[in-house]
Amino acid sequence: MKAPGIAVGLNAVILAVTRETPKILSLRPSPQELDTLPFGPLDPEGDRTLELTLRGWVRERTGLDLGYVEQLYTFGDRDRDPRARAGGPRVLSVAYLALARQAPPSGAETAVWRDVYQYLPWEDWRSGRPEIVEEVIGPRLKEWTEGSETTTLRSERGLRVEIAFGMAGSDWDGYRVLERYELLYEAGLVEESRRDRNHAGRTQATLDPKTPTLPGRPMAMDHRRIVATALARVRGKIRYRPVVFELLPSRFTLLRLQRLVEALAGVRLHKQNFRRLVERAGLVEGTGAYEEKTGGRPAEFFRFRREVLRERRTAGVGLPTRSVDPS
Amino acid sequence: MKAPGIAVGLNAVILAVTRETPKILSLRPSPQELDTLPFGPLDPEGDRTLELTLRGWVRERTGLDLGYVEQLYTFGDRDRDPRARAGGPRVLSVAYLALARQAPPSGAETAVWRDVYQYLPWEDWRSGRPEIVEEVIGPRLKEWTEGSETTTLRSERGLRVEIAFGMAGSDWDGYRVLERYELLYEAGLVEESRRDRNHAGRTQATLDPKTPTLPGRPMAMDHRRIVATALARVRGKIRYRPVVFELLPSRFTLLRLQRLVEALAGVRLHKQNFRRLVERAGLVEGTGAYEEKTGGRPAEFFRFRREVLRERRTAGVGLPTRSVDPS
DNA sequence: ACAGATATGCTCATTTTGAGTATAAGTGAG
DNA sequence: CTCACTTATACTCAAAATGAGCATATCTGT
Repeated sequence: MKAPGIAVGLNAVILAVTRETPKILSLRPSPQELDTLPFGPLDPEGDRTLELTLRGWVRERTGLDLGYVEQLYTFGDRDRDPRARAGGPRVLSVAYLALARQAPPSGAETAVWRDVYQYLPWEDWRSGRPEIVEEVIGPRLKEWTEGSETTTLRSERGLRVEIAFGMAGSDWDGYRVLERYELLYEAGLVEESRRDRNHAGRTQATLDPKTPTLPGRPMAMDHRRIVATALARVRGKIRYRPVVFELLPSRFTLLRLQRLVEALAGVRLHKQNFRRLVERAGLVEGTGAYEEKTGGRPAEFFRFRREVLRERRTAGVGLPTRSVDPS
Repeated sequence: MKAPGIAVGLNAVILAVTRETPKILSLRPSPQELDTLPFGPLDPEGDRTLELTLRGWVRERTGLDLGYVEQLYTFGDRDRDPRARAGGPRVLSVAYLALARQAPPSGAETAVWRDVYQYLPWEDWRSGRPEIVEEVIGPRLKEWTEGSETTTLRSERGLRVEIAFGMAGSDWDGYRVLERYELLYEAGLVEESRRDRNHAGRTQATLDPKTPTLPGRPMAMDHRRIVATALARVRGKIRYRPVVFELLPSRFTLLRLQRLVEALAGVRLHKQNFRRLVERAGLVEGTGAYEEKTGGRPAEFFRFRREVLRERRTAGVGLPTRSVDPS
């Protein structure tokens, strides 16, 4: 029997934000199939570096010229792909995060820009704690915790739930996106985990197949996990590196900048303090120009101050501890 | 001609800290050869997950039971390995960071624990700005910058040097470990870059082969780059997650904790403020026990307060902006 | 008992946050 | 043209966090 070998694929989470909505580029080969992330194989002989390869086929297939690109994570579990042929090669995916300045018409007709929060609805706290957390996730995770076989397991699960979702007194931490997804997956609350369990003869006794899964659009393979990883990374990164500006045009109003940060962080911010923060940190500088037609006082256009990189060691929008101001 | 295929290897940067020195486990097959990181192949059929595989062979070969493990980065450039056979498979390395509580006698006789700063001497600022930065790196990078072919390139290089090494007024940022290494590599100041350039017919006109490279022990392939990545990750992570405690025994004095953080961050801290920070953050709690024989007043033993995870969203030792107190 | 070494406690000025209030400068309806 | 409404921007103020020291406690060794 011949060794099936290894294949390496590259996945991209391409993120763009239009006004208030963070979007990623998804492929949907046909209405019957699940969304997937853009994916391309690595040619071991031809392609010189992983990143260049990724940029190349994204340009080819979607017409997008990626700006900022960073490696996210490499997913290599043997049973990642429930549909993989038994004798086929093992597939490793190296996932990348890319930031795009706008979301153009999406090249291929199977490619669509989709709101990230369609996939992870429980991550958007901009209008306060989402109902789904209170009403569905909370109780279901409680069931799951209490259905533990041992007391050790039970208290371990309890702690994880509490930390990840800020259940008891503990507060909600925006960066724990992946922890939350993995918890929901383990508890069998997302479609992917049902699907994976029905494969390879694995069954799960504690799981009641009749309880519906959570709202939130599923994806093929482990792609939703990859999206969660990407969101976690972005949320973490904006605090200490000025990556947000990769998602904005060169001139923007402070409100637009704020809405962008809010869209990514999934949280509302206090306007006056945000302005103060961003100005005092030297992240932006005013151009003399003003935006017309705001429906109120005109807003000044600002630009990113590149010099800030030289001056401050940590140049991000340092999100406040508490979220605020539902204005 | 048959396709050479892809092989995947796993690399581990295993970090332990003995009192004041951060150490990693290196392999040195023979005195003539360069140090390498512990490395093991992935069996595409047998191994279920990458992380378990890594833990497995580390246990096998070094007897170490790894505690905390996290994926670092995947290195996949085609020409990573200058010694690779022309027709051989393309090798991807998935690098992991592991934290070990102590540094036991190092199992195999080819395995040695080595001070991280032997590899990256310019990263240790605990006794102030290292001479090597002032006297060697500074001038050499200046030469390199000024030797640029175009003005654009020149100012680009200038900016990068300034930011990475805190050259002009800008201050030194502990987390930019990788940026610094890559800069030195590009400028031809580390042995690895000389070696790589002499391969595959690549030559580099601007490089004077007579200028000696910097002090700092070289490694095989791109392993030193991996070490730099690991150090950068640890330095970043200790700020917001309580990973330091993975490197300590269950009971420790505050000074020991401080020395550990200093060893990793490469910077001295103000003792009283460090204590205040760590106590007020609820990271530790006193056991009633005291350390004897300190040569002064006995120090209380503390333990990590696990509950902190539940309470605070960001539970790290939040390094101060300025370093201080050469006590 | 005293010098020397650590550990630990406390103070104080400064800076950074969180949360508001106040004012400026547009728009559209009547 | 004035008024209600909107959005932008400026300031204020208390609370918390941070950077730097000084002071005191408790050991060891002479």
